[in-house]
Amino acid sequence: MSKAQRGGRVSPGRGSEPKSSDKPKVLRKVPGFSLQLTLESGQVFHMEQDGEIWKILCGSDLLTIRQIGDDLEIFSGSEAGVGCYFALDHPMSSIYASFPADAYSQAALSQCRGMRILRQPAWECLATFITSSMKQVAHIRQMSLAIRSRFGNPVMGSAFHAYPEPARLASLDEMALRECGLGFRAKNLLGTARAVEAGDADLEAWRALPTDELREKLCTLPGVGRKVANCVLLFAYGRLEAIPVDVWIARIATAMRKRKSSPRQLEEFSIRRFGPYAGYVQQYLFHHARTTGKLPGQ
DNA sequence: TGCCAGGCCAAAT
DNA sequence: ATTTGGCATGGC
Repeated sequence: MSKAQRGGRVSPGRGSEPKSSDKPKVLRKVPGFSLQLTLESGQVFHMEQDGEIWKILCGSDLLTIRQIGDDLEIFSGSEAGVGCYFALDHPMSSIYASFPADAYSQAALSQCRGMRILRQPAWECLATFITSSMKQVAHIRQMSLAIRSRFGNPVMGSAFHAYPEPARLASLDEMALRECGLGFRAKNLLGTARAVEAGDADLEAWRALPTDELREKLCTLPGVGRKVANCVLLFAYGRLEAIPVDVWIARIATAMRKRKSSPRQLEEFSIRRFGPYAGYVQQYLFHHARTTGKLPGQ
């Protein structure tokens, strides 16, 4: 059984009820959706689990939710906000039909069915993935929580802190960020925060750009190369064709292609192989490989 | 101890 | 155009 299926990595509890709000405000049918898989797939790092209840901040909106079978119970956050953040409108049957037919991709689909590509606010997604380079998921979480708790605005009625606005981070010095465990990443996050604050990087205006141009814009920011840019394209801008090639995807694509390749060659290979929803395929393969340790042909 | 982690960047080929 | 080495930190 995988870690995702066992669950409870974050503060394991047993069947506890929501404290501040006894009844869900909204109950929505979500057949074919998996809240746990989605939140544990390495797209976000600041979620918290209390028994069956999950809490996640989207910007300064606290989403408190529980999934019981096909029912999604919403304790805080609007139904529209939850539906948008968890991308409940994505055409999953088309996406699944587009998956490659090989055994490995189908095994990933079988394991991860129900996982969604989130729609994250652009700034917090960009900032978080700038800190992700050469870091394991658990440590990205640590850094994210440290930055939030030290510099982010508290969210009323919770112990959460929103991700600090660009202006807030731009006002800090590099040492303050290094004290959050960022190491050499501190300078990059600071530089990007200052570029956004100065208006040199308008993350919202950039939404209108086609994917290739948007990627080029993102790559002008310090600490943002092709991989991080693709993460932001996929997780924040909804560009479902974007493929972040990290060490896991590189291993998988290399095993599929069966020859030594540069990261760029692996991305080109994956674009051809994974199809129109390549970002979805990539995320399922990533989670499958990371939790089972298996690669194609093993 | 040594190795690796959802990489980026500038310098050297 | 492509490859290489340095960069901080923490977990196993």
